[in-house]
Amino acid sequence: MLSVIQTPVPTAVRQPAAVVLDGLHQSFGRDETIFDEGQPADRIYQLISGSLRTCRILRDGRRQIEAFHFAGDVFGLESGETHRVAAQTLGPALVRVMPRPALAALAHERGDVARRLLELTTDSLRRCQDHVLMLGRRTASERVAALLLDLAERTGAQALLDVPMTRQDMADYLSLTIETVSRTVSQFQHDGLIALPTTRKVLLRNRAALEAMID
Amino acid sequence: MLSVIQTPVPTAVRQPAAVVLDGLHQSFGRDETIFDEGQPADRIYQLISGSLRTCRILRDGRRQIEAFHFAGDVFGLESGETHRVAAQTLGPALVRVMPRPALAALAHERGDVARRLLELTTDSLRRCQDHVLMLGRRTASERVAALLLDLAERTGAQALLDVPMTRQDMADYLSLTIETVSRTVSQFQHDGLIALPTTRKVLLRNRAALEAMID
DNA sequence: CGGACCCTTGATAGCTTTCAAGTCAGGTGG
DNA sequence: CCACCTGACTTGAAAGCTATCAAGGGTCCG
Repeated sequence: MLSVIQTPVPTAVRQPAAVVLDGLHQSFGRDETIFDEGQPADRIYQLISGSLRTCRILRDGRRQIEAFHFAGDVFGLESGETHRVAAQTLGPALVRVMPRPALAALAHERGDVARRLLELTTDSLRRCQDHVLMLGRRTASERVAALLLDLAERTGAQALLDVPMTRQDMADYLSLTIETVSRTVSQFQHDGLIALPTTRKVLLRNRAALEAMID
Repeated sequence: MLSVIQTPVPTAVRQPAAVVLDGLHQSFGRDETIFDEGQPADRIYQLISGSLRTCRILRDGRRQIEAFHFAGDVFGLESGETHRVAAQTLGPALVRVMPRPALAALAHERGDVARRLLELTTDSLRRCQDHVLMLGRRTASERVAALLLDLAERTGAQALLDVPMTRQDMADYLSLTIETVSRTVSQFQHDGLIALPTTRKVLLRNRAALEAMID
């Protein structure tokens, strides 16, 4: 069980798996809920393969995606009793599950586990701070560029990028509308920054130009 | 030194102090920098009195304030070697300083210290997530209302609220312009939600209505 | 081949920003 | 004690970026 917080999974391991490998693993289909906002946070998870989103929804239906997660990522860490975000798969996914009390006990007796937990939380915080800066001070184009580059980096992609989420997911992460995301991607294509073999595949044709947009 | 991460300071203790109380304390005037973005993160801090902002600045000058801190708050925690944000006082402030290696050593040998560190980091993460939701999915009015209510809660104020930051600070935290903040506050006053004895004092006249705006 | 879902594109509207003056308050010096 | 000065704040008018409303196009799959 310790492996949940110890071994990062190589990003190459991202084939959807339809079966539960053992008692500690759980498989999900496309667009399935792993846990909901407000639900007791009694487990922590590590994504073995696939990808997912964590999000919050306002009373009136406005949705904000907090983060996307990929193979190897740990998610579901909470300080309180309940989850503050919901977690849903983007496609078929395999997840490793660990009871929270077991982890707490482990952290209590092993310093390295406690440190790793802190490290994971700090990483989340850093990502969240970048998200704030992006939503607060960047234009639509800059946001889309940042997301594409982040995707490339985190999935270890070269020029050809696999986009596991819908335009709506991108919009709800970037705090834009689906139309604005679509228009922006089209504009990038028109400007020769990217090519779109399919809607869910992005070929980075001028990475330097994209990077220049976000710094 | 342990007290840096153990004892929350009562929010009532917020009188500006002009002198250094002992070797572990440091006093600052108005609008002074405690540390800058990119600077080595070799210390952690606790605000004894006063208030401050942490912020990041984009190349072109756009500024995003990540957080405001008040008496009792710990700040300056980083996972990496350098600070990702700058910290500047809003007014005169007294700060308790602790070398980071000392804290790391303490956390290494004492489980309760390690847990407290994790708790502090998780609190920051929670605040950051709320910030994301606010910037991403809330209107100007909702943002200003949220800030006023947050200020009231964190400084333990009743109806009369002390606003320690300028309109520009508010704007850079909420990702609005100074003009929009000013207009929104004026509108609140016009609508009878608040009164403004001075620009830096806000009297909450209809707290329920403000709360209804943010849920 | 039909249907459903996702995506794209166009036209218009709206909220916030930008640009531009003023106004106000606190501090300083005569 | 008051005039002045400077920084902070407010207010108005117009522009701009993104959202909204509306249609149409593509693609996967039964």
